[in-house]
Amino acid sequence: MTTRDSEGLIEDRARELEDALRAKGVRITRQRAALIEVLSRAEDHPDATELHRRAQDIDASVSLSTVYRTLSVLEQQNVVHRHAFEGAPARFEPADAPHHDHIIDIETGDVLEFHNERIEKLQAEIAAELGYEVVRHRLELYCRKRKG
Amino acid sequence: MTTRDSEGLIEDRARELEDALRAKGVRITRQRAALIEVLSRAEDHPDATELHRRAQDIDASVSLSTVYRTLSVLEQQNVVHRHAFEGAPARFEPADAPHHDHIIDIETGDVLEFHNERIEKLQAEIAAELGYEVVRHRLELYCRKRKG
DNA sequence: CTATCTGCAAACCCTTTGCAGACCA
DNA sequence: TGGTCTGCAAAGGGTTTGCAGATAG
Repeated sequence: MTTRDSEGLIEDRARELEDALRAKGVRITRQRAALIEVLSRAEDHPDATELHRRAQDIDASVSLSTVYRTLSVLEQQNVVHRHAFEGAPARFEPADAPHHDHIIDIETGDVLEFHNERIEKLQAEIAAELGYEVVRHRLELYCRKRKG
Repeated sequence: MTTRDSEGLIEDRARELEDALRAKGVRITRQRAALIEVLSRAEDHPDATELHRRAQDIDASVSLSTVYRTLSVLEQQNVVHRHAFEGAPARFEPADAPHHDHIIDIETGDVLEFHNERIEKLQAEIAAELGYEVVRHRLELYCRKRKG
């Protein structure tokens, strides 16, 4: 796949997202389009300030408040997920990736993703035993790279 | 066991803690003693404001800043654990309980504890596969009570 | 057209900090 | 007594909000 193709795919995804949102009655403003574009491109877990910075490269008028407000809207629409890792501003990622948990490198701040079905099941079982159902969970492994 | 006995045990625990801290060079002031007393009695997961309220019942001079400062000291000394649950001020608990994770009732804010050895092991395995070792982790199940 | 969205600046909330005085060891 | 600890008030940092003007549909 060429770069040109993947650019095209990202833009397609952004357009689809916009249409889906419009269909739900969410207005797509220049600022929101810029943020959606940025989120569609994001392969990491940027915080609001970083998203703001990136969005401004597309449309310099985007303000930080609008980034926050739009992120709230997108979160409600289940388009992005918000992660509040320890002692750091919240970080965001597109919600279209399959469910996963996070490993945070405590030395670099890098974030890796993983998924383990057995852990998911065990969580549900544990909650059920106590008379609860899991609505959402948070599993974060704060790790250090192994020497070797 | 009578109430009088358990009161006695709690006070003993508080005294032991104070002595251990003094041995490590930590000064035990009136305010710190009050907070240690409160923590020794706590069977829940209070936040700083609530700890402040309770400490003031023992010694009205305790300020919120001192509560925060002392909590930091106690956390460094591994005497309390700090938990930053989603969208809420940090909550604290004595560190003498065995390791456990938390279930948070999203309707009431209640916090339950659980421990599952299999999950612990799986976490370590997952991290190891990616070349990491787990320094600490955070597993929180945000739950709703089951109907029935 | 008009309800919704925006930028700006100010407010918010929890937490931390600088300072001058208090107090533990 | 000396170094630490305290209360107070003010600042910090991320996030939210009130407002008057701009704009999507």
